[in-house]
Amino acid sequence: MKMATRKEEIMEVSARLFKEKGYNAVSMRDIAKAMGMKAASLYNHISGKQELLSTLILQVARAFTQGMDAVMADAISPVSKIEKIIELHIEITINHSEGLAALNNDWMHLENDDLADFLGMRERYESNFRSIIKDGIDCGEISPRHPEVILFSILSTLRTLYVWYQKRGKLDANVLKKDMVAIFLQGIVAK
Amino acid sequence: MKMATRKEEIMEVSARLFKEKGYNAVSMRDIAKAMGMKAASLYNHISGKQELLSTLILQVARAFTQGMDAVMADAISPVSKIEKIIELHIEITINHSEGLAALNNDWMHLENDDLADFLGMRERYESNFRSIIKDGIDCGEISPRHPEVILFSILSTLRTLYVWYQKRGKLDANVLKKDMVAIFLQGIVAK
DNA sequence: GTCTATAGGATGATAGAC
DNA sequence: GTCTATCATCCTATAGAC
Repeated sequence: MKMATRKEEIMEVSARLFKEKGYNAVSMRDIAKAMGMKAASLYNHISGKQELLSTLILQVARAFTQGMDAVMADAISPVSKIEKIIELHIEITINHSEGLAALNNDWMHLENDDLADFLGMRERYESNFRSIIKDGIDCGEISPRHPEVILFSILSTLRTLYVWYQKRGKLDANVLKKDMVAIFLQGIVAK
Repeated sequence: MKMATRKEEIMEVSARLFKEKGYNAVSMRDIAKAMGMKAASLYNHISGKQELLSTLILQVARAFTQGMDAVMADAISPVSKIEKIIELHIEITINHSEGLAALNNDWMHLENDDLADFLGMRERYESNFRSIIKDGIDCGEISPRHPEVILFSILSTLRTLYVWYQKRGKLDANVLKKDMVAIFLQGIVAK
């Protein structure tokens, strides 16, 4: 039985609206209306619209950072690490679907320290991923192609998983993971 | 020597601003300032902000539709068609980079017929792509994995190419195409 | 904790002078 | 074709009653 605080309710409602229309197209009145209250009342629970955005985004960004740290600490092969990263993205997509939209589309509307924190975490995440791919190429486990193209291909798919996951939805997470790992590792051409 | 009309200049400037901050975060005053003029003067060249968005998006959407029609009309194998589609996306990314951002991020702010036109074209595009993948699986050319996962993996990478292309930039289009085709067709694992 | 009222400023768009 | 001036509306946020 989930006992959501009023603040958590507001966060969930805003996350859903931000995902549908984007941060700037959603007004405090829109959020209040969806909550069945007046805009002014929102300010009893939150400091302002910015807090909604930064809480949402930084929460997800921290989940990615922690997940990646765990992968990096694991003493497994580069390809196994990539499998773990795919798992991580699927798990976050399932658990933080709404916040992911804000992270992907509205991060540039973060302000000051929040923006800097986000950019730092993203930078570190990509840099870790890149080094895994390079290690894989160096040890002969991964084909010697442009590492940046490999990084981009996998990451852009994983990042937009949330758009598609609930549209097509209801696909078992294990099936999804299995097929996605297969596509990136073995490719789509029948052998 | 390009002889851009004033209207085309406005379109280019807005496209750039929309890409950086999103449609709703860019005001007519922002566009005017970037053009070195006053907001009111913009209305001598365009009917309003919506026209900027719909012109940008529908232009790119039509380029995709025509490209896909050409691929479908071609009597080649499913895998060759996928290669052609990758080429198409790279070409459009290079030539319509700014409009692509609007198409990806701000299509939901289109209104009435423009929104319906866009959704119709997107629907048809995905449906054509899906049938190519299914044909490939049926004739044994493509591995028998969930077609939706294959479609999504390739399409989400191609769709966000524009973000990454100019950030990392300056990668030769032919090298990019070769590596991307290789990754999707053969996968990244060394054989 | 929610409301009404409102401040203070930004927004898209128009009217009319030059 | 560009300007200044302005309208009507929307926005985030606050003050204070209940």
